[in-house]
Amino acid sequence: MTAARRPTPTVPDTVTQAAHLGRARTAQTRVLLEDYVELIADLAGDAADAPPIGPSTLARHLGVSHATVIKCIGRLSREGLATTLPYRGVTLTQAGLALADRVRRRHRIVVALLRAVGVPEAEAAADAEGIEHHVSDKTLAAFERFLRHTPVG
Amino acid sequence: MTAARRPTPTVPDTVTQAAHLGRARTAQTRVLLEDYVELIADLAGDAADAPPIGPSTLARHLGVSHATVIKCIGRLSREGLATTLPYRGVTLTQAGLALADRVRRRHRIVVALLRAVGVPEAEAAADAEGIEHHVSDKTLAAFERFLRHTPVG
DNA sequence: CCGCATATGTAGCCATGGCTACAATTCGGT
DNA sequence: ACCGAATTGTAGCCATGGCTACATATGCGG
Repeated sequence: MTAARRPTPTVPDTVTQAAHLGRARTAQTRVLLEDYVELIADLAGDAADAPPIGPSTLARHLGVSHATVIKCIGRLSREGLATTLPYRGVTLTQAGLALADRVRRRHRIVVALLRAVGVPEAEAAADAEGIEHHVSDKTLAAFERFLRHTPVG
Repeated sequence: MTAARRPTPTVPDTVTQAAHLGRARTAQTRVLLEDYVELIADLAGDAADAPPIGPSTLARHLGVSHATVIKCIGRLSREGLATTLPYRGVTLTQAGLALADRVRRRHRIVVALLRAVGVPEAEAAADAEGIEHHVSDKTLAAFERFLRHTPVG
């Protein structure tokens, strides 16, 4: 039953495939959070002062309305990644900063890898925004290994 | 105002960044369609006969409930990618087949690239499922170029 | 110190993609 | 020919992330 037919090309076994697609789908729920902490960290700068960032600023950079941003900030703070006070912007928590560091590092590596295999700068920057969220730790490690052994290409 | 502060690291100009993130977000609406046509094409095989695939089969491979699949099939057919008759499964249209071909080709290339830069097989298979949807044509072309010049690594 | 522009927050709508529970249809086996 | 299991379809719920429209707070310039 399970493989009565062996279709044509690579149809992985059902369970594995379901797991992969499920993972990719689930990852989706984290994408938004990652984009936000990454952006907030970038905008706030690395200084210890880390000024709070307002919704309208985020909205401009994200290309969505400020109302949407405010809703999502709610989720950020529910998840313990940021703190916010009415009319006082948003600041990353320790957890948020930690996530931001991981995300920004991964982002840098993804862009570097794309560049290293010959992707033009503009496409590397654009595609990395989407790709980065789906790069697992092991894959990231492989990227780093590759980059170490491949001088700036 | 626009850049009064020059934060710390690479904050691209607002408009560009908004465009990139917006593109990644918009791409999301196509991810599901791509996954479906890819899976349907894989299951149906390349033969000209192309048997219709039932919702429960898709559901098993996707790891979601059959009810969810049925809803999404509605969208597939609204978008002209597949046709379906009650209790008779789903078949890709010409447009659906064309999309499936593009998607499957891109999938193969992404997996090959991951393998070529040293990503282990299991991670390549898993991560490709998420990454592939964010690889633009130009990036894909770069991947192919790289693979041509990099014998099976 | 007041008013107005700007930023922020709230309310309420929509589509999507999940789900469960229940109804209806097919179809193989007796 | 029919009965029951498995598949398919429907209804209705939820959370999310978009949006617009409207309400409220901040804070600067006069």
